[in-house]
Amino acid sequence: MNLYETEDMFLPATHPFRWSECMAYLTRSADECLFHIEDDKVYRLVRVAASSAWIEVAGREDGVMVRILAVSSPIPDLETSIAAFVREWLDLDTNLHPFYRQMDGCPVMRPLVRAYEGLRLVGVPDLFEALCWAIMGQQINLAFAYTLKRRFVTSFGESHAFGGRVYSLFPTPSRIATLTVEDLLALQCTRMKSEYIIDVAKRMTDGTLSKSALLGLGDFREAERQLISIRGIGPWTANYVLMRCLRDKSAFPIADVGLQNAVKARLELAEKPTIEELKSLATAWIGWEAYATFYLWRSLQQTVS
DNA sequence: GTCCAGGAAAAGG
DNA sequence: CCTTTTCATGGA
Repeated sequence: MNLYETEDMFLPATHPFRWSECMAYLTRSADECLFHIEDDKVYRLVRVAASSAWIEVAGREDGVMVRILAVSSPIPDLETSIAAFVREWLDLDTNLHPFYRQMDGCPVMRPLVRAYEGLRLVGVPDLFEALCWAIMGQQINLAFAYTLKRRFVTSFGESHAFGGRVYSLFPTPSRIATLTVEDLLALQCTRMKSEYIIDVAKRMTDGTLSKSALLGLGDFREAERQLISIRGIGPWTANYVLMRCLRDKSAFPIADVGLQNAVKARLELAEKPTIEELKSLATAWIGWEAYATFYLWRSLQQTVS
């Protein structure tokens, strides 16, 4: 491990950008194990090629400041790779103005885009992580999902101490592909989820499934079809992954209970909206369903500030 | 003890 | 092909 001496990198975001809103999402679980927050800055370990880098991300008025704290082994173009990772993770490059203009015509979304102006759709750039997180989260409450993820990461992911903290990387597909169902049952994953996760790991290890191939299709609906063809990945999981990893702005996990509860609260309904009601409502969101969903999730949190 | 949770597969009609 | 049931476990 080598300490890294360099100037901070400023990564500008398109206007409007609000760090406090991104932080509201990043701090939503105290059980998060892949990064930690201290003094309003985010710290995490990032895999870059065969190496990994410890980074610090701090908010600015119009973007973020990234500092590389250390690197496990020297690698070329480290700054470029880290900058690309952070830009993608925090979605710094999306122009939100068309989204906000369009939501102005939707009574449900209009108050939200005003309240959370500058909030970015925080992503999960690693496809394996996005798939595992979505599969683990199927039909269980979010608190337990975070518990499962933490057990998974601490059991099978790399961890490195740095500056008095433990930093973890999400497990690799090749590591998980060697596991048995019983290994994951021990974490309290269900048998079916354990099978799904190991199968996904095998597909990613043998190259049958990859982020670059899905993106290379150039058609998110075809990517959705291919994802759904995999056992354990239904419409919700496919759209969740399209939304948070592949950056499909039209991805729409319509079966999401959080989404449904958010709409119920916004419209003060007695019951959760039906799928048909949601489809009708979402005609106002066409092209921006993923961002609309993310803002609705945000509305389920208590507004800090 | 009950109900529900950021669903999906399998069975049933 | 569409609808209903089963699976499964912690959290509130």
